[in-house]
Amino acid sequence: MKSRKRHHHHASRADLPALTDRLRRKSRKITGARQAILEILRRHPHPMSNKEIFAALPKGDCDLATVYRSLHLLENMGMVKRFDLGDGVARFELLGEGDDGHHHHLVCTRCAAVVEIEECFTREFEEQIAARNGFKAITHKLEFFGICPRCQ
Amino acid sequence: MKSRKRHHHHASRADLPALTDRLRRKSRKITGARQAILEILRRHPHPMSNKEIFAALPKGDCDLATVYRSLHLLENMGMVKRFDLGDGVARFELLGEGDDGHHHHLVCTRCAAVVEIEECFTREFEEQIAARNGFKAITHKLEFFGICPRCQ
DNA sequence: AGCCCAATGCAAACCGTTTGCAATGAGCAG
DNA sequence: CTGCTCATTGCAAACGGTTTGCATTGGGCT
Repeated sequence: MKSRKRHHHHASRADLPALTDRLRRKSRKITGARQAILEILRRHPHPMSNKEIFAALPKGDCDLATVYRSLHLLENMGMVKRFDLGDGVARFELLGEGDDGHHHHLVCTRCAAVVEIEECFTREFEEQIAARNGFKAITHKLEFFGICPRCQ
Repeated sequence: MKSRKRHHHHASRADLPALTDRLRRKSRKITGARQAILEILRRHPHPMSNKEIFAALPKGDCDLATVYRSLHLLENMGMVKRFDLGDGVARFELLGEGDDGHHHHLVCTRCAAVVEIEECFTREFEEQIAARNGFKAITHKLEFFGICPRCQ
């Protein structure tokens, strides 16, 4: 069901033209703002908030509202995945084509450093839980928190 | 380390005097608002938002801001546990004394029905992950989502 | 009974996010 | 290449959950 990509799941490797092409194929306009946002996500191995993306943008390249709208678009297109790291802030990672992006994070509660966790232990338990409670289409969100080596 | 209470971990059984006594022991004032809030949580087996608690309050019993402040207090005292069920809304459950309240939920993405999941599969993986990344004091948040029998 | 400070009500502030509206510009036809 | 059109954008206002400043109230002590 899931074609697990080799370890580095983030689509950092895909170049910008390949990314904009995915926009084109769904007949979305290739605007400066979208290219800039994709380029930033491409270079960032970690989940980024709207504000962070906005701040990383070539100064004044677009409005914060546009960042929000662009990420909604990219999320709906399956080009980015939204993560919730426990504070009330949405964060996003770029996804490779066909990658469902399912993985987890280990977040330092002091400095907010993030480590990606590749394995997902929970798959098999989903089925148990689904069966036992009669639920369908089960997914889960799992994030780890702790204190990183540098902050100890 | 964790004295796992028998299955029904929520402190629904403790009566109100027992709860207010925990306030007294930490020399917090036993006010009408706090009693009312505790009574509501006591009767509710599921995580409740501030608004829900406020709405369940004997009409006009206290201000919404007081509900927020009370839940902060109760959380800091370890009397309630905060859950994040994926929408941006904090929800709370009453905790028994000495109970760390660690468990998870299965949430219907259509009707928001919540089932409590007793088991925690993830404990052992925490140590692996901690060791492998040099993190200390690891915890995790895990919630399941799906479509409940009635909504299918 | 009276005092004092914790707790409360109220309204305003906050923060992340969304939205209405008019102006802009990407991609298409001609 | 030029012009047209609708998706996209900027801007500012609205929104929902949560927090906070400040004057008032009222628990729990003496």
